[in-house]
Amino acid sequence: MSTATMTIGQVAKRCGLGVEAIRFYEREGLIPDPPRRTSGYREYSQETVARIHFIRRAKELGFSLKEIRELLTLRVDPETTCSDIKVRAQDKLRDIDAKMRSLRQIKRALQRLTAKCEDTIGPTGECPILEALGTSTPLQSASTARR
Amino acid sequence: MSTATMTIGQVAKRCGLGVEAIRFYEREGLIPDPPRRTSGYREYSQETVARIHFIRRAKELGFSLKEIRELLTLRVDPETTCSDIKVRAQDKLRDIDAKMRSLRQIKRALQRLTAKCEDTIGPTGECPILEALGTSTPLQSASTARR
DNA sequence: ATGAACTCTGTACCAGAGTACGGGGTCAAA
DNA sequence: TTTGACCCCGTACTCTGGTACAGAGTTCAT
Repeated sequence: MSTATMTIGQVAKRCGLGVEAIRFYEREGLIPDPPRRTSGYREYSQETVARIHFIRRAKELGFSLKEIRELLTLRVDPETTCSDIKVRAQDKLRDIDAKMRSLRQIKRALQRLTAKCEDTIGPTGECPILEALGTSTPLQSASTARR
Repeated sequence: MSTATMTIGQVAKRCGLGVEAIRFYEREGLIPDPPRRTSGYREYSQETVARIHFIRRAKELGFSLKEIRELLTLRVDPETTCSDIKVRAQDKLRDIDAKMRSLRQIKRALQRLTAKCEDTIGPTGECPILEALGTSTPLQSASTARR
């Protein structure tokens, strides 16, 4: 692939977003103001495309734009020391582990559901999704806690 | 623990939600209208509490209420056959696997970041989060695809 | 050299998912 | 038996994350 720049529409298609969403992220400071052609058209570098891709993925995982901004600026501020960063990154890691656990739980429930479907015909009985999700782990980390 | 019922406030605290959110889920049909005391107070069974818990978790994972409703009603409609359910559940499983992959990627990036912090002092250089997230996997499943 | 397809700015609007009242009953512990 | 915390309902408001124009300029494939 080329290392060339892309127009906003190309980036949008590539990243599975609308053009306006990308401009929106720019306004919100999630991506840098890109350089412009003389016509005013935005030109996106591969790096920025990667950043946008990242944003979409993280969004799908339930991170808010605010959280995503935090993830993306973990290194940017030259004020913050390395150990600051480390603490924050470890916070995020805990969040992510909690999400993984939840996903694994839901996944197991769904698998049990499909397994049940193997050997019964017609509507299923009790819901194995709920069965698999009693009260269980509190799940409240440093960067999730509020109120 | 008791198998007794709980008031809405207790449920809210237990599940880490606001009282209004729970009433909102009721209006939206994500949870059944609970039985009431003569005073009108709602009484929640353990089963419903589990359901509410599930909703909160799934939300944290980036599922919309609409998707959560789909997850929760995978078995409910006596019209749908078992193989229907199976297909839908497998769709969801694919979504979940995609999410897990993305999470793992972000996690690896964060780990690399903290590792980098071990051996450098002061602000870090290039962002390992972005490094770890080039263009990579498309991630677009049956129940995610739109437009 | 022209027209379809794209991009620009700006403003307005939208849906999803709650939050926040206000005005009133209810519960339970002191 | 009262008082502080809790619950009821309804309506209105908020915040997030975009979408949808409108009117105008650009690109480039034919």
